[in-house]
Amino acid sequence: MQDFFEYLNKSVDINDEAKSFISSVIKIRKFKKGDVLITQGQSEVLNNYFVFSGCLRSYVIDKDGNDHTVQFAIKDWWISDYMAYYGKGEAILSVDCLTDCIVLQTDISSIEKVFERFPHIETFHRKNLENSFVRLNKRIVNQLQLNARDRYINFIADFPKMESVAKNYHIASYLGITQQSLSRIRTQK
Amino acid sequence: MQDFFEYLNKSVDINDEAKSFISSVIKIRKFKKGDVLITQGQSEVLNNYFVFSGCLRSYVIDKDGNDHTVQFAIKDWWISDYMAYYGKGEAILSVDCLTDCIVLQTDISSIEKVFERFPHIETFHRKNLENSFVRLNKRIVNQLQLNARDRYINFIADFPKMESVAKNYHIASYLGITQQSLSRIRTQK
DNA sequence: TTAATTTTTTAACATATGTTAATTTTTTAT
DNA sequence: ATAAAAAATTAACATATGTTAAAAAATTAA
Repeated sequence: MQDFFEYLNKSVDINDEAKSFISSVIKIRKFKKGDVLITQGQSEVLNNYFVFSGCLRSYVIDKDGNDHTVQFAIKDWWISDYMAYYGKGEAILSVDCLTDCIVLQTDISSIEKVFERFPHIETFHRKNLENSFVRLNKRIVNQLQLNARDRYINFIADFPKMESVAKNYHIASYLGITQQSLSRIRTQK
Repeated sequence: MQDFFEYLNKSVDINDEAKSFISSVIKIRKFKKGDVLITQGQSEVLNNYFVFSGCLRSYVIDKDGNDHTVQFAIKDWWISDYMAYYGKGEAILSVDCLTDCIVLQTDISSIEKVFERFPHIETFHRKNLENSFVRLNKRIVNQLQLNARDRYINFIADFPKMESVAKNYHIASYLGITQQSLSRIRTQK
């Protein structure tokens, strides 16, 4: 929990009142490798997760049964199915643990209350969202203009820690290629 | 200008004070078809544009000289190079007009002041950003799990107005395929 | 340490999409 | 209305990536 306030304090002032209110609405949860936090098709997604330790990923399973990784998350990253979380529909993605994990769980209605009571925390969140938006724009630009090899090289540069924790088939599914294609790329590199 | 306050008023209360402050920091601009608002490589991007009429697009030109459309914008949409605008770097994208356009131009420092003085407008913006974030997530999921034909079918369903205003080669470049591939898809459909 | 399981690599072949270039159609300008 | 320019289509061929299946390598469990 203290870790979380340190993370917040890097960018925003959190007084004792805020700290105690936030503490009352968040929850620390431990999961085992393979545990599922969100399941594609569930009726709603109310939680957003902040990672203390371990690695998670969100993914969609298509009509042929192939899965496609939308996001990885490690320490200090947030993860959820944001299409369902912000968009209020049923879960399009699943989220599960690639390793044992400790996460902080928030729920959307409490977070909205935090924003009402502490506008500077809403500002902090808004700026995080802007950064996330930038990252997604960059991913789309990469996907549009780069071939698989260059996307892989970029991925390794952007997320150097992921190579050791995610399997190659997870990385391939994030890059939009098969594990065999990634293997081909890796051996030639 | 009145159009803009009507757009805002749909979701947020704008009193006279806010109205006059906002009026003082925004600017209405008219452009001709082909005019360029942002040029890839320019040192910074300070403006975000709200479309009153016409159609614009943002795109990146890759090392082979092929362009890739990142976004289209028509009436009531915003457009900019958000990687440079929020991320503070040089422009990665260009933005130009596909038709004659009337747009409202905002600049980032003034908008930040609007948010400071009128927190409920920041909330409005934050929710818009969440919606934009959802849209980009959906686009990434589409790109990962659908082939070109299905992406095209989706595009037509999502943006029915675009088919009449954008050229096929623009749509193809948004979908991540060549104009010839799109032509193949269209004739078979 | 060995066996079982999981992950990665390899290879032959298949397919979707890209490339080049010509042709046809549509739009715009004279 | 005609010519010129721009956009869309078509076709032959090329290539990146997918598919299937097997083998090799790495990891985990007994």
